[in-house]
Amino acid sequence: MRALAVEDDPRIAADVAAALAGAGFTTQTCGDGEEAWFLGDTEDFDLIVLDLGLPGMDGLSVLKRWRAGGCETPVLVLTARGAWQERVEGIEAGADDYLPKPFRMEELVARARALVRRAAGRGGAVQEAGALSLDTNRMTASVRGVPVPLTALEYRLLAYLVLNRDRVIAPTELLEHLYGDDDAREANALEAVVARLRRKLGAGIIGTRRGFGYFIEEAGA
Amino acid sequence: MRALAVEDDPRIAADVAAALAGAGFTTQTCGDGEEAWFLGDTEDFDLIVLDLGLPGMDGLSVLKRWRAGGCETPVLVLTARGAWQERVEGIEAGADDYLPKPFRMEELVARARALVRRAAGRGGAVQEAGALSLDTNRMTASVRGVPVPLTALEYRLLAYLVLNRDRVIAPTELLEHLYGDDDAREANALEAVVARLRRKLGAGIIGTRRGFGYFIEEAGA
DNA sequence: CAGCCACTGTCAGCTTGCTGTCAGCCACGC
DNA sequence: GCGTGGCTGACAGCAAGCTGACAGTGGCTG
Repeated sequence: MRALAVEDDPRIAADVAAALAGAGFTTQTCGDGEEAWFLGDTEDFDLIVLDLGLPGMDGLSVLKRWRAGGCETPVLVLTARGAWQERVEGIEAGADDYLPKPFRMEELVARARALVRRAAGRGGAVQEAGALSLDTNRMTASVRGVPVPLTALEYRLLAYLVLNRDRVIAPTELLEHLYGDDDAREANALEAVVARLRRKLGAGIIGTRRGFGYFIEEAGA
Repeated sequence: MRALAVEDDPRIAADVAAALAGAGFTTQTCGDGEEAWFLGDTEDFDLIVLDLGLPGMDGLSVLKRWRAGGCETPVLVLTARGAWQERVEGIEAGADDYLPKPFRMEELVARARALVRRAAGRGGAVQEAGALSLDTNRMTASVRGVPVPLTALEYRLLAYLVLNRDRVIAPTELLEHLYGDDDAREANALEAVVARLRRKLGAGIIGTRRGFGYFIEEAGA
């Protein structure tokens, strides 16, 4: 597994490289936008971790050029704390996930793993998980063939759970994914969304592990 | 710590073995590709130092076969000076680090240590320890293949023991890990958690050394 | 611009089951 | 045999999570 870490702060770059190495990646670091573009375009990485604030060339531009050039490597974008707009722009430019700084290394590794796994196995637009199927193009869900209308927020939550269906997602991670950590919602907001989702989807789809978080139930259909 | 040095020049092989011995490794040497493949596949080393220029079977082929066979031992590749291509090929074949010849022995030892340290910390998603296996994604444990439901606290305790399976953990350290040292629980709280864990996991998983602390039993199943 | 409607955060009260405490027991080590 | 450190079963307190109601907000329509 080869990873590229694009990050201008050498200390953070080293930390990221070390963490990824621990997860089995051979990591190359790069602190300059132009060089990053070149590397991502010519070499074959399994994952790219991209900081948006860069000298040489802006991270967003680099990302857009990669995508324009047909590069499909999963990209995990690091955004500054509270830069909500950066996150949206990042997704629109083709990022696969984002992580607000500061972050814990375990978090980075977990997301990196998820991205690689996702890229490897399931490229398909429609994701199946037990009785649930999710059409990521139409942004719709259906249970046992019956379509279920979802709101934007509900869909984003469900999609995140499905894409990371092989692990338990902590409420904090979900909150951070749905809203920025800058924008502090009460934890209860999440519970409310989950409750509404459960009511729509029926039982046996979203499970809870007390003290850990939420997950998609696959086994007991 | 066991190391395997694959090197056809007997003088260099002896030097490498001596240097590694100084770093605490028990080193076995081997000058032939076929034999190296067999050894790496059947024995359990903590580190392999591999010279690419070999009689019998090419070093790269040996490495690829190891990786294809599921061997995850960290491999440090020795490449000829300036052979840039060899380095790339080596990494792609699954090498964890490379060292261009000629090198200073201190350099070799430093890299060897780093590799081993990295490998030790590398968290595959599932950790095995004797009859116990721990899925760090799903936050679940299973004993001899039978899944065991754990609460958050039980899981955290067990995970800490498994990650530090090579030593005995003092109760104070565990208390500090589970709760903050600011938050003072009675020592008995820990014993209660251990008791509950033992009941769920069965005997022979968590051991006690009176006066020292707890540890994961690996040998006696 | 006003009115409507769907969406979503907040709140209060409730349920559930985790977890610390306690008292008594066991067993190891001297 | 005795003392101490560790183990265990019972139990109550408490916090995590669930739910139904409600209100604020923003977008859409007439």
